[in-house]
Amino acid sequence: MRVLVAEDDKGLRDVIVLGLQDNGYRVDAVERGDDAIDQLKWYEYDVAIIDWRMPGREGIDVVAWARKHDRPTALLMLTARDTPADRIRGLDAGADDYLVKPFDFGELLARVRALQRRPRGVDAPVLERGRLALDPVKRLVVVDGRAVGLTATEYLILELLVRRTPAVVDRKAIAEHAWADETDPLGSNAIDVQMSRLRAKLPSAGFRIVTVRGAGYRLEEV
Amino acid sequence: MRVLVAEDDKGLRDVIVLGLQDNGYRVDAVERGDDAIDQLKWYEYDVAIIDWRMPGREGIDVVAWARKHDRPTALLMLTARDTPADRIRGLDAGADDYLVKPFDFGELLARVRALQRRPRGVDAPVLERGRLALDPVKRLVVVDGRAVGLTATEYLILELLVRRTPAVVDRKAIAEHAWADETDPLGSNAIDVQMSRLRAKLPSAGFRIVTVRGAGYRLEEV
DNA sequence: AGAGCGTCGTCATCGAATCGACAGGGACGA
DNA sequence: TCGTCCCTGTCGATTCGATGACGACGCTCT
Repeated sequence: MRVLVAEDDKGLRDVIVLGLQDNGYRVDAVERGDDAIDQLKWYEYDVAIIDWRMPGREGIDVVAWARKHDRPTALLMLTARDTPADRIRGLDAGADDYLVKPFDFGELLARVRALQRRPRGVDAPVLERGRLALDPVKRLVVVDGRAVGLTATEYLILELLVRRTPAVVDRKAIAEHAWADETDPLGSNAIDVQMSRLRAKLPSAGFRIVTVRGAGYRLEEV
Repeated sequence: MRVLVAEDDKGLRDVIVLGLQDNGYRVDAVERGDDAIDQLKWYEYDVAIIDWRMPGREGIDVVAWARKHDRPTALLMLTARDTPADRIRGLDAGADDYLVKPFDFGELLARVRALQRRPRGVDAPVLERGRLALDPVKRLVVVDGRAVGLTATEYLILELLVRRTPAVVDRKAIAEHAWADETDPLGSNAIDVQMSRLRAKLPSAGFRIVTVRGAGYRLEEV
């Protein structure tokens, strides 16, 4: 199973490469976007892990190139920043999934496995935590088989929390993720209110939204 | 039951072949359009699954060839892009049904079953949801045995919703599917109006068109 | 060609869902 | 114990979607 890693931060790149190799993957790594395109041009990878910001070519250019040329590789983007606009651009360009930094390596492994298991683009990755299942493509949240009606904002926040579990997500990250106008809700209690509403709608979903005072929020399995 | 798979993307081809074999089909696979024609020339398949874009010959050429030579094989096209023009070209060439990538494998299975169930040329409705039957080839909608008169635009939108059930279909997808000029109706409320008309024409068809505020629309069985 | 019909986009209006502001109270840490 | 941070109920503004009316356009039939 061949994986291409395109990431310019040497530390992170090494972690990913070594971790994947430990798990039996055959891994190539590049640190520039144009090098990534070259590799994709000449070799068939099953999965490519592509950083958003890179010298040479942006990650999104790499994704767009791969899609345009109909490469058979599943594309997983790594994004450091995370605004709705960015996310939409990434998925529109043809990424199959994305991970927001910082991420848990186990999570990366799980998504790589999910990507290699399915034909490109065919089945959306479903996020699961506890008794909750969250389908980003169907935009559907299900607890114990029953759909839960979330508003757009609630959904975005929950998705972020689930994707980052078990890390603490700070208010700034939440604001950037769920609001296009990145900083507006920081001065207000809009985030608090949304959290309250989320907790009310997901009373016993197999996890809790835990407040980490002064730092942010975190999802915790019960 | 013999099936021919013509698909150049190795990953997708393998998934389809293995999946069909798991379900008891005898499967042959090729990766080029001209090879597909050769196979169809010498063997009788019940169903052929044919990718639109392939090296050698385009999928549409394969379909046209099979029709011209009166092969007894039901033809299912796989199309990546999805504009009204493409779709019409495919069906005009003689495909019996089509699937838009990305698709769910269960959906593929269902359509293969539907195709093998009917003798070629005798058109049976292929899409069914609740008490609604929808025939993509004849562009006909039937509820409880009674035909419902839908306009072209209404039909296209309903078809998309049915095919994607139970996923949420966003306005952009609807616009691209039902309007050749992909972005025009996004700034207007044309989509809302069409939805309203659809709902009015299909009052108790065994499903509801559910609005997912801020995300799109979704078909829900009653 | 012209009448008649059907289709579809636009507009205006209405209703409802959503979301942030606010405020009072509670929890936590120093 | 005090100050700060957080929780949550209520309320109103705003946005978003639904729907009826209208008119432009294209087709068909005569």
